[in-house]
Amino acid sequence: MERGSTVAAVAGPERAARHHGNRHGRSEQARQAVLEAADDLLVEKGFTGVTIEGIAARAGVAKQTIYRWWKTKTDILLDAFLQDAAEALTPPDHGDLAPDLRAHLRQLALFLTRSDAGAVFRALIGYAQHDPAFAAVLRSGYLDEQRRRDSLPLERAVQRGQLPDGLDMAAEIDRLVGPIYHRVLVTAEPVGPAFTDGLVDDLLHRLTDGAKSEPE
Amino acid sequence: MERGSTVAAVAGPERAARHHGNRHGRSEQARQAVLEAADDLLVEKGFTGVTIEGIAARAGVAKQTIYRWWKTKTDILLDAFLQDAAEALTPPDHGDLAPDLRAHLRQLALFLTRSDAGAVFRALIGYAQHDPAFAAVLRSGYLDEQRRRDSLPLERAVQRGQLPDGLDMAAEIDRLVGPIYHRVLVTAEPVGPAFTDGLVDDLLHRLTDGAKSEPE
Amino acid sequence: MERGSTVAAVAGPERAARHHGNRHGRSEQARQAVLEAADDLLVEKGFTGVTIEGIAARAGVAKQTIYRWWKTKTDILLDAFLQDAAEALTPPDHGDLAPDLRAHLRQLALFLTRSDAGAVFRALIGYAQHDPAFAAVLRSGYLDEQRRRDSLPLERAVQRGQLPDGLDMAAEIDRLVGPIYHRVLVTAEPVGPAFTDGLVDDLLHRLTDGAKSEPE
Amino acid sequence: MERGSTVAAVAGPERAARHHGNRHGRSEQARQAVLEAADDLLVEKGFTGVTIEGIAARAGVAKQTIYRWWKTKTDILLDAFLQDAAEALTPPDHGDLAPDLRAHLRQLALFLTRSDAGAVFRALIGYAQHDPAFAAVLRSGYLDEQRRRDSLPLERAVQRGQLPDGLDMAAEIDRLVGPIYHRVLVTAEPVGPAFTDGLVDDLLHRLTDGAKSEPE
DNA sequence: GTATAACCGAGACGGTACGTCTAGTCTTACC
DNA sequence: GGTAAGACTAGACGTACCGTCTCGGTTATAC
Repeated sequence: MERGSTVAAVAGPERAARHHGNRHGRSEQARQAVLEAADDLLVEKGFTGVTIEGIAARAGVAKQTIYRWWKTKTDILLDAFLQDAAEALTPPDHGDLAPDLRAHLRQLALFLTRSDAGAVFRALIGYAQHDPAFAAVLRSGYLDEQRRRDSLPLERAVQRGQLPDGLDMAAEIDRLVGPIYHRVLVTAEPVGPAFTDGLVDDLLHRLTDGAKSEPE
Repeated sequence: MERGSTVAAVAGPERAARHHGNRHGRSEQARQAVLEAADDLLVEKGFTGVTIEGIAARAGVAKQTIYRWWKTKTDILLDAFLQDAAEALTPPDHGDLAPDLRAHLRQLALFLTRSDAGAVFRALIGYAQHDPAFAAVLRSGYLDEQRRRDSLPLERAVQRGQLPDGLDMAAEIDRLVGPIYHRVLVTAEPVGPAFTDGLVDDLLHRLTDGAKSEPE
Repeated sequence: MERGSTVAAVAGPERAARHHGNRHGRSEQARQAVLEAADDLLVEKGFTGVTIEGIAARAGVAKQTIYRWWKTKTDILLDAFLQDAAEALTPPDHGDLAPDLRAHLRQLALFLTRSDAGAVFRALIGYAQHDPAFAAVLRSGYLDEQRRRDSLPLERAVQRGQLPDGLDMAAEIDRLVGPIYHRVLVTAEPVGPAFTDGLVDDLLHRLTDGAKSEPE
Repeated sequence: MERGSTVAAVAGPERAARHHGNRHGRSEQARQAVLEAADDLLVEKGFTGVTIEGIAARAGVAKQTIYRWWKTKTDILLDAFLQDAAEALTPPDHGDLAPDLRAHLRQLALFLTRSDAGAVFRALIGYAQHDPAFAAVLRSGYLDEQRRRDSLPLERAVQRGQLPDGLDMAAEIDRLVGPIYHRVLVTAEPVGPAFTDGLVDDLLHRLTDGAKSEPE
C-alpha cells in the first residue's frame, strides 16, 4: 500500500507529477487516466463492465502499468472514489445540532442516490459483500473515517451541552444513517428530505425531549 | 425464467421427482444437486468462487441442464436461498407488540450474521448493487414479501389499538431494520440483542410514550 | 498424443468429419483452418511471426480450441507439415540403384530449398535445436520414418545383389543426404543436380567400382 | 551493430578495459558480464530461457546498456561464441593430408557435440533457420571464415602435389563435414572417430586411389 | 579544477503474446 | 423431451519480455 494506492493516494497531495517512467516516480498522467477510465466505465457499463483490459484500453495505458500499482479493479475504483469523494461528506457546522444533522443527512442521501461517486460507492459496498478482505480495506480506507465525520455534529453538540454526556455514539449514528443505507442498498425506495428530516426529529425527540423539525 | 425458477420453484411443491434424463419433465434430482452445489460453493469459496462450470462439475450435471433452467448463477443462488430461507423470518405472534418485535429483530440479526442462508443473502444483496435487473428480481422474489412480513407485528398492533392509525409503515420498518442492515452490510459491527432491543424501545417510546424494554 | 495430433493425425485418415463440438469428435473444419493458418503465417511472416493468437485470429478459431488439441505452435506446424509432406519424399523404384538415388536426392534438394513444406521443415529443424523434447518428437514423428524411406533404394539394391551385404546403412545415408542438409541448413549454397548427382556417383564408385553418372 | 559487436568485437583486442561509465568508451566489465550471463543462461535454461531481461538481471547490468551495444539476444550469443570459440577449430598442420583431416574432423565432432560453445553454436544455427538476416550475419561473422579454415588441409595438399589441381573445394568440404552436421543437427546419432575417419578414407580413396586409414 | 558529456544502474512506460479460466451456445447419443 | 458429455467461439485474466524512455550518478578528459 506504500506506493500511492488507496489511502496514500489521498494523503500524498503534492505527488511528483513531472516524471515519466524513471526510478523516481510513477507517471501521474497514467494514474489519472486509469482512475478516470475506471470511473467512466462504471457509470457507462456498470460494475461488470469494468475490466482491467477495458480500463487499460480506454486510458491508453499498458495493462502492466495497472498491475504495477493496483491489485484489482476494486482497488482502482476505491482509489478513484477516494479522490473524488473524500471531502464531499463532511457535515457542516452551523453551531446547532438540528440544522447540522438535517443538512448532513440530506447531503448523504443525495450523494448515495444521485452522484457518480455514489454509484461507485454502491458498487464497492456491493463488492465488499463478496470479498471480506476488500471489505476490510474499504472500511479502513473510507468507512471508518466517514463514520468519524458522521459523528462530528453529535460530538459538537455534546461539547456545547446540547446533548447529554455518555451517548452510545455508534448506535446513534446507526439510527441516523442506517435507514438511509437500507433504502439505498436494499429496498430502492426514494430517500427524500422528509424521510431524512424525520430521522433527525426522532433523535432530537429522543435525546432532547422536543425541538420538532420545521417543514421547509 | 418461466420454467421453475425463482418464485415458481417455490410454488411447485409436488414436482416430478422420480425422473432422470427422460421425456417426462425435469429431473428434480438434478435441480437439488445444482442448488446444493451452489450453496456449498458459496460457503466454501465465496461468491467469486461460484461459477456455472464449478456448479455443474460438483453437481455432476451438464452445463446445458443448468442453462436450461436458470439464466445466471445469481438466479441459482436466489433459488437456493428461497428454498432454504423462505419462511425463516416470519415474526412470531405473541399478541403483544414489544415481544413480537424484539424476537423478530433478534432473529433477523442472527439470520443475517450467523446462518449460511444469511451468507447467501448478503452475497445476493451485494450482487444486486452491480445489476439493477437482478436487484428487481431479488426484490420481487423476496424482499417485498419479507417487507410485508416485517410489518405484520405493527399491523397487528394497529388492529389491536396498541398503535395509532395512519402510521408511515415503510418508514417505521426502515428505522427498525435499517440500522441492522447498516451494521451488517456497511460497518461490520456486531449486532447483539442490546442493539436490536434498543431499536424496539425507540419505536415504543416514540409511538406509545412508554414501555421500556426489560434487560434480559 | 491420442487426440489427433502429430502422428495420429496422419494415421487416422477417415477421421469423423461430420461432428461439430460434441462428445464424439472434434471439428475437422477447425483443425484444417488451424493448420492452414499456421502454414500461411510461416510462409508470410516467418517462424517468429507464427503465434497462437495469430493462428487463432486467421483461422477464425478460439485460442482454447487450439490449446485443446495442440501444446505449442511447433506441434501445429509439425502437424501441418506431416499432412502436407508425408508422402512427398518416398524414393521411386526404377529397379536400378543409380536412377533411384539420383531422382531421390534431386527431389530432396528441391523439397528442402523450394517448397513451402520445406520452409516449414527448416523452421522445425531450427526449433529442434532449441528444444530437445521437440527434437525427439520431430524425430519420432518424421525423421526416423524419412530415414527409413531414404534407405529403401539401397536395401533394394542389396536384395538385387547390386550392392554387397553388410553395409553400414546409416553411414551411407549420412554421406548421401548429409552434404545436402549441410548446404541447406549451414552454408546456404545452392544445391543443384550436379551436386546431388556427384554424391550418387561417389557412392556408386565406392561400393560398385564403376558406373559413372551420365550427364543430362 | 557498428559499435563493438560481432566481428568488431573480435577485431578490437586492446579494447579500453579500464573505464567504467565515462565518455570515452564502454565498460569492459559490463560487456564481459553480459556475455557470460548469456552463455550461462543458454546452458542452464536453453535458448528460450535466454532473454534480455534475464541477461541484464544476471549480469547486474541495465537493459539499456545491453541495447546500446547489441541489437538482439542472438547478437549477444554470437559475440559470446566468437570470443570463446574463434580459434578453436583451426586444423593442425602435420604436413600430411590424412592425419590433418582426421584430427580436424574429430575435433569438429567433439566441438559440436560436447562443448558449451558447441551448444551455443547449435542454438545459433537453429535460430538462423528462423531469421535470414541473422543467418547472413552468422555466415559472414563465422561460417565463411570457418569454411576457409576447413579447406586449409586440402589446399596445402594441393600445393604439396598430394592432391590434384582443380578440385571443387566447396563440394569436397561438404562431403567431409556435411555428414557430421547432419548427424548433429538432424538425426542426433553419435559422431565417433570411426565415423569421421571413414569420411576421410572416402576422400583419400576417391582422390588419391589408396591410403586407407589405419585404426588407432 | 571545473565543466561537460558519454557511459552506467535502475526501472516505469506502451505494447504483444502467452497460457488459463469461465461464459454461454451447440451437437450428439442415450433413455 | 430431458440429460450428461463435451467441443465450440468469445473474451478477460494475470504474467513475462519486448524495446524505448528518463532519471540521477559517475568519471575522464577538455577547457
